[in-house]
Amino acid sequence: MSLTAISGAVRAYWAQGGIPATLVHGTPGGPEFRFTEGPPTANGPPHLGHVIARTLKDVVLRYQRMRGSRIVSANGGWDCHGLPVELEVEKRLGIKAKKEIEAYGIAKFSEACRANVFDAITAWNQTNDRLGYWLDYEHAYATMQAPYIESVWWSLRTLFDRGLLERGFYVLPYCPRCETPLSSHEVAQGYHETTDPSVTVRLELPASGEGPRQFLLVWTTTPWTLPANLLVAAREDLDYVRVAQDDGSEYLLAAEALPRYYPAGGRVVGHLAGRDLAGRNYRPWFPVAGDGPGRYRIVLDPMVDAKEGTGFVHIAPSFGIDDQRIGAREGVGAFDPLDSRGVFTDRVPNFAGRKFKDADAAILADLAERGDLVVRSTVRHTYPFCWRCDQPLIYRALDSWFVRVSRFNDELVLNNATVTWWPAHMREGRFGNFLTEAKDWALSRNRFWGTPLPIWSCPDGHATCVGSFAELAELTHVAIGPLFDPHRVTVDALSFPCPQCALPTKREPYTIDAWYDSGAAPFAQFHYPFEPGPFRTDAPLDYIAEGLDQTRGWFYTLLVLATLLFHRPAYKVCVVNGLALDERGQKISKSRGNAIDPLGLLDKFGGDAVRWTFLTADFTEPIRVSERLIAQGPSRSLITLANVVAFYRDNARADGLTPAHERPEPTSALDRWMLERLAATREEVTLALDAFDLRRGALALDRFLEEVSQWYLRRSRPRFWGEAGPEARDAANVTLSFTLLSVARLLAPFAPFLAEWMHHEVAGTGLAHGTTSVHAEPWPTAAPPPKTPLATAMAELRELVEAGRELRQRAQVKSRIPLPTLVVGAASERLAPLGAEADELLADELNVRAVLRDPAAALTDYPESDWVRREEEGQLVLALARRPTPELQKEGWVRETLRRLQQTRKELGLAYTDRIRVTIWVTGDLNTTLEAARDRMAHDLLANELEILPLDPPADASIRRWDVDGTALAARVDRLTSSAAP
RNA sequence: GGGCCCAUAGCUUAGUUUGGCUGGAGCACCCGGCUGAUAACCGGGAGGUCGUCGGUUCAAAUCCGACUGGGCCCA
Repeated sequence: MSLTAISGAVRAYWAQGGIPATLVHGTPGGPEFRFTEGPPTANGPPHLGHVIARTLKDVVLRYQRMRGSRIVSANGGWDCHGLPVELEVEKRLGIKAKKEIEAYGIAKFSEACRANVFDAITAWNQTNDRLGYWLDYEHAYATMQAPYIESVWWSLRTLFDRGLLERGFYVLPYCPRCETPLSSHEVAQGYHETTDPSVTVRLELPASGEGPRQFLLVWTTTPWTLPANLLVAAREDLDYVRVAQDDGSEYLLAAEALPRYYPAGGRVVGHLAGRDLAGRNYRPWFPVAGDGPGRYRIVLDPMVDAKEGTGFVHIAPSFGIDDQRIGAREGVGAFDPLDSRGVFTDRVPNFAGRKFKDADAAILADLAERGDLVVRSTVRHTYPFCWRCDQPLIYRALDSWFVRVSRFNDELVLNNATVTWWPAHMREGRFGNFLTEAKDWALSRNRFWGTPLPIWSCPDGHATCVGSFAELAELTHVAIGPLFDPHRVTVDALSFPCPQCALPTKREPYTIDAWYDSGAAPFAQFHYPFEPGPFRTDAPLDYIAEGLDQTRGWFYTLLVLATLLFHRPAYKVCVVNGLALDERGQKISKSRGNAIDPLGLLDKFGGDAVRWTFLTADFTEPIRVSERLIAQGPSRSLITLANVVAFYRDNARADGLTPAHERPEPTSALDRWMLERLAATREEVTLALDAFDLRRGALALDRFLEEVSQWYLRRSRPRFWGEAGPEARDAANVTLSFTLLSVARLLAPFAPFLAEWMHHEVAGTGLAHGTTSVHAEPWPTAAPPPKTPLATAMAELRELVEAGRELRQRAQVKSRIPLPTLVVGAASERLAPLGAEADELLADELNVRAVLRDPAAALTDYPESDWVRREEEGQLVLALARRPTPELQKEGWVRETLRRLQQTRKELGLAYTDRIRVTIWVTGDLNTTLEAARDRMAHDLLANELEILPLDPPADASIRRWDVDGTALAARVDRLTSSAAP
């Protein structure tokens, strides 16, 4: 049975019985377990990172369902708005600029966006299905639905009423092609290496009196911002020097920068501090901004340093966060010479019509001509580009609407302190750092497809924030029915008299950052507060899980909205997975061509194998993924388990034995040991899952499966064949069946397909319609058995077996040749809890006729001439008789011969029911020995005819030849009957 | 430039919090075993400068520092 086949059969069983639908929400009336699906944008297929996060979510949800919880909510969710969707649609329509969208028509464009959102939904459904990620997808929320948007409006209105939603003029990353500001999250995706100019230009300080001409040196990598210059910043306590030039003038720069500009030292003619320069005016390069109060002068700011540049910083308040801050502080206003597409307007006559970056060369040429260009070079650095259209971004002061997050830094940090992060360092590390410096949230987007900002303003600047559809209807006197679509196409046309001054209002022409939509999911998916529902303002989510990339995304927006709206944390536990990398540890990206299709992996290996691979890996770190790693990876233990179940089915179920659903009370040490280990594993997995330590749970099961297969089942096989009598067979049956039924439940959250299959296979029902799913079973909670020392004793015994095999190897006696005696020395007492069974296990495993306990054994009692020994600290641990007796040697020969012939059967491709004719050519002692064992050999080999000839074999290619302890052995095997299926 | 994280066998990794006996395991490899799990199963072997250097200590994979390499985030 392959895992792939199992998961296929189980999916069919689930689908046929409608099982996910009946179980997905958990137990009605059970304790609430609060969860929210982080909504993906379904305009592309899911990638591997999604699959990892979905695995982590599903394990916890399945566990909670088995614990009797009610999942609030287990609904799927989709993120429908925002630039990713718009750009996808632009591409599809062959549109390249905002103006073209307007020409195309916002209505038609919006429809196209709406249609595009679920284009990839088939791929998502398939992936969820193959992965076994159960959610209620029928009732998935979608951020573009009218009730959802109304909830978002309610929250915006709440913030607005508290003065937390305000208009502002702030510097934002702006894409000139998309003609909109971007969120910091979007910017983070677009940094890459680029070459930019790196120039130093001079600025003349008008002469005061008779002194030489003086120039400040200023460094920049954005020459196109120089026409927007209004100030130069220096630092109060920084040491500046005056350097004499050959033409008699002086250049001013920071002392620290001197070696970079004057490797030979320069002629320093004086020192001065930044504070000495404060307030001095300079002559701007391009006086295009016009005069304004306080412009073109030197100001002081602590952010200035001379690690790069000259210690004088060119300030263009329209183009930079510090620039804007300093400009506002100094009251010089701002000057933005670009239009919305980033093109210089005719306010800058020399460069009008050029796109911002394209003007660099012309500006530098102009400066060079006047002698103001001191150093011209280039620099390679990382610079932000638009993550969708790959145009360089501008940090640009813009009018926009802000959520005043920065007032809540302390509360954000406080709320975050209550979160259990996985990995734990997220709290103080990446996420915590980010929170302490959380900035105001630029919410507005100059785009089309998003939640419209529900703010209408009048010419006098009075802003009215609308918090519900009913309120909008009341204000506008327009009837709003159930089919109302609250998108731009509809609401842009609505207007009403300003409640304060009665002037006509117009909606602020913005949509909001789509990250706000998803951050609102915990309440907006329930249409809170407009409809009764399970959302509670005082209850954070119990659990969420997403990828590390959500640090600045969903993890952040959830926390911000929960803090600002409800003054509480957003979630109690947050599990974060690392990036998926390719086999060589390279980042996966389309441009590298190393993308891995998750659906392909799931179809090839089955959902369990993929899940198990992620769950047993350290998923908090970047995870390498490839077909090879999954094929060879830890999921092998699941395959082994499937084989154990198949063995049980074929050897116990098929023979009419019935499984034990209650914990049996077997007497044999091996059985009791198995049940003890099962109970311990159940405890460990339960504790791990209660602590959201998914990996520890998976690894505990992994270890346990090894013991079931490699020790318990191996040791129990003869009992299943009835070789130890019916009672022993029954004991093995109840122990193994109870263990496997328990394992099915313990494994259900981790590997839902295999668990389902084995649950039915062991119970004997098969995946028949109408049977109970393992996922409807309660989590095993029986009290642990009394602490007994069986586990340690058995571990000790297994070590002795390994030691014994090593002794055999040293004695050069193969396992199949019986040896007369094994002496157990110092270890005897540690085996005591296992009773006499210990000796049986040792004798059988090591193929010895007798086990002798001799705890007080001295080394001299077992001389090395006759014994191969293992000793520890001068004490005898094990002694194994070196040589077989002649009788045992002969028995070994028979087994040796049998093995060769069985190997031959296998090599000939015979079924194990095929009858054969065997001819053996052998002479001497071996002949006599085999002759004596003829009947047994014929029986074991299923040989109808067995001929042993005391001759040399004829020359015949079909005859096989071996050497058995120095004697030549040859044989031919012929099939007598075909292996007809019974 | 700043922050967070990671580094143990060819690969996946346990052990690191609380320093202590020869650093465990699985896959792959080599040798061997196996007719009722065979696209399996069992045993053994080989394979490790615990990234590098330095420090603390009687003792460091483990604690501290620096560096190198990798990942992510910020500027």
